[in-house]
Amino acid sequence: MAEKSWDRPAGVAEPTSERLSLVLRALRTLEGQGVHTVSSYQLAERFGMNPAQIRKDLAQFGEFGVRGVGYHVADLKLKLKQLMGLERTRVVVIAGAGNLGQALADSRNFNVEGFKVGALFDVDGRKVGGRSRTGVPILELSTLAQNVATLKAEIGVIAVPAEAALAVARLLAGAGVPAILNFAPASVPPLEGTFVRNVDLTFFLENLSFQLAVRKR
Amino acid sequence: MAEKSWDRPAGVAEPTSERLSLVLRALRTLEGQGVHTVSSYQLAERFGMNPAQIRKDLAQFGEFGVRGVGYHVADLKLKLKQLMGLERTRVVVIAGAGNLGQALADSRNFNVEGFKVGALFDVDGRKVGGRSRTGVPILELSTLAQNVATLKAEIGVIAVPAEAALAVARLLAGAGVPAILNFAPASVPPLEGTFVRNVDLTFFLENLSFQLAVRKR
DNA sequence: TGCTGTGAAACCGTTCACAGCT
DNA sequence: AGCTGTGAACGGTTTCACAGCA
Repeated sequence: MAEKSWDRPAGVAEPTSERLSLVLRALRTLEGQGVHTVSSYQLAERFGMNPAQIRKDLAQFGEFGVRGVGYHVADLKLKLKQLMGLERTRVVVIAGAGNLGQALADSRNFNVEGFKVGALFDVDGRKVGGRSRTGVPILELSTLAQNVATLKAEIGVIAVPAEAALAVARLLAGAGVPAILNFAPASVPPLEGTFVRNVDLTFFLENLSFQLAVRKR
Repeated sequence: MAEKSWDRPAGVAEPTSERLSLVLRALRTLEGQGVHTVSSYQLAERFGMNPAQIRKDLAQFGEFGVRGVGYHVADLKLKLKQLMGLERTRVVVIAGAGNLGQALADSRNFNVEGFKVGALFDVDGRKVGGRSRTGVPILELSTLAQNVATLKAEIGVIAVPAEAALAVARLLAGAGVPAILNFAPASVPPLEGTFVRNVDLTFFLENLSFQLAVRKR
């Protein structure tokens, strides 16, 4: 998994947020298939989860279902999108235009309903002024604060080497970016007024190795 | 967090594995600084965690500490590496030589003690035969099984589009790869004899959006 | 009847507190 | 005295089981 941030800010429980993302994705598929109604049992089966869990997750935020029937797909989808703040598009900026930064900027994972990658930032003069393959502009890191303001960026992604991660995180926080996704193998603590999520790729590999090692006894 | 696999195979608790990775990383630093001994209190402080938690994590696997003293750095580091299966190098293969696949292959996150990226696989004839920037060969996807065998690959990474993810996972499982890390935005269930870990990048963005939306009320 | 919403029970991971070793 | 290892308490999440509504 991903590494939790040091001091979990109160809000939505992580597992809940994870499941609701999954549910939303399923609802999009179902809507595309012309399905109008779905039960917690059907959703749960899809993910190998418990139906009650899905109902509890949803019930925290209101009564979205109809007893005896289930959930109305279009209705629930809309409610979930509002709930998760996906009813409008948030601008993402990526610090670090190396392989990973550019791959993320161009990735279908990041160019998805609700998000738009506004810019990449780097200190390398040879990259600055250029664009990623899909056309995201690469700007000078020192102009981050002003560009965050003009782009109204709300999410900052850190894709720089570990040594630079903390400084870049401070830069993002200072620029007023409220949410940070850190891919550098260095734990970034939650800075003043920010929600930080550390995603350590090395950790995933180590975890797999651990599972292999432990399962082998 | 990262998405859990559907049916969590018994083994090590996720949070434990996460913390032990962190501890191992700290031990490497400490050893480099010539520190010989460290207590659970010192480790815990470093990560903002509870000392008892670290002791419990370690105690599950043996008695590694010395009462009244703490843990011997070099000793614990060695034990942890053995425990986590990092005492030898595991070969990683990456399916999908797109931006993300190549970025991962060349990333410092993936070229770390205990792991070696053996090959990338793709169906695109223009890529096959080439190499990534750091020299990882790009091979034809149809030759995956034989190459997994010759490379003795133990970890498979999926970096292909969502539609192809499940088929590629089956290919990896069929080739005898026991651990799979899936970066495609599609949940891959644990196939026969494999441990699957889904890491959904879209989910991280949605989670951040969710946190922003919920915190705003 | 069928499925939601929810109190109660079970479960699991975390934290506390202390006995025991050095 | 200092710190580990661990039983017991705690807290939060998951699962169960059922009342209530369509």
